[in-house]
Amino acid sequence: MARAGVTVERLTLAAAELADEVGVDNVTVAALARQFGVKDASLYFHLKNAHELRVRIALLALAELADRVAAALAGRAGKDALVAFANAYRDYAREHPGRYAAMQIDLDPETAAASAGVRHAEMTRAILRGYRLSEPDQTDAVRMMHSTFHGFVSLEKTGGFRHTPRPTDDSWSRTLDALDAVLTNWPSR
Amino acid sequence: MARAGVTVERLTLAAAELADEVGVDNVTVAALARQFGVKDASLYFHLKNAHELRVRIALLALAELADRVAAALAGRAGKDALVAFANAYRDYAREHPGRYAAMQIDLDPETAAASAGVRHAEMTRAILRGYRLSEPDQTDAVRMMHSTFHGFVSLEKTGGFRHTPRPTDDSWSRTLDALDAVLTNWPSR
DNA sequence: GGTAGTAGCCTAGCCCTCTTAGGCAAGCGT
DNA sequence: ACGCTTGCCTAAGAGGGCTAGGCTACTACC
Repeated sequence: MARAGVTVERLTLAAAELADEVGVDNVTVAALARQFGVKDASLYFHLKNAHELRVRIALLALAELADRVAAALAGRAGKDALVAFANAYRDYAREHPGRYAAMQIDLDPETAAASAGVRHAEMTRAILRGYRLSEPDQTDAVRMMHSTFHGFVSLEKTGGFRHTPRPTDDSWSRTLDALDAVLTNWPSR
Repeated sequence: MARAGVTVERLTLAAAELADEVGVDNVTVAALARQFGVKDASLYFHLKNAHELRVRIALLALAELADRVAAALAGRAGKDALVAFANAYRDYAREHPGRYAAMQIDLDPETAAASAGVRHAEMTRAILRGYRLSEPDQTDAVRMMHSTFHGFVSLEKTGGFRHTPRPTDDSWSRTLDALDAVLTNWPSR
């Protein structure tokens, strides 16, 4: 019998695609095996367990997003960079809902440290260079930025904004204006 | 045989408690049945399916949180109210991680409309009265506030802030300062 | 070019969860 | 006391997660 040629990389990619289609929670080892024309038990040769699959999706997504953000950030500074970062983030989340959701599972510390998450942190800090903030304000600002982005995207996806008719795109752009304003004029203690 | 006295209310409460202990995803019909000393199939007399269980946890959490926020908001205005709201929100999320996670599943529109979510929206708008914002700025500000709260709490829980040693409490308090500042000085177009 | 050895896949089988269908009995109203 | 409804049961099937153990296709090496 010819071999299916399953590798961890191919599995991860297929899983990510499946996640975007049917949601992370429905990414099952069995479904993946079917896609590869293989029995589910066979995948345990490549995978420790179902959880590892989700972790791998998360790591893939983190890396992909970091690449996008890096590309968007190239040659920009100040508010320009802020907006580019934010839009890259939001666009990725909307194009890849499953991968984005996978990013939200908490990785154990060593996995997280080895992930592209650190690149995100660096890039976020890079943006703040245009706003001349010193520690610990910088850390606080990074956390606020990330919170705003993630919160907005997350609420938008789960329908938290559906109560009001105003287009979310408009609110998004105004939120970025506000974020820029507060970073420019970061309150002192 | 004596009856177990299962009701939807008792089921929901037990499910919510279970969610806080082991996570929403592990709230299973079978586990719940065990807790009540009942066979799992019996619960389908009270529940349509497993999804309804999660929805009920979400609705319970929304109502509980709305109560807390209302109590925290009583007699306060301006930044005082903002901070009280924010802390009530964050405290609830940390005390009840499972319920909070359940709140994030998207309800179908009519269920959402009948939920305590509308009370949240009203209360959030009430806070903004102290900041004299008119539409559509008010909607944008509400969305930004909610995004910041949810984003921060969510990232804090999944360990997104563990990279940096700075205490999250400090960043939280400074984020609220920043939010107050930007609401006070909402940028014009 | 035969032959080890390993990598890749399979079958069998277990446990758990979700859900439906149909049955029996407890406790209510009359 | 007698039904009728309500609350629980057993039985059973469809999936999913995962382990143990076996066979086979390929690789490397003599």
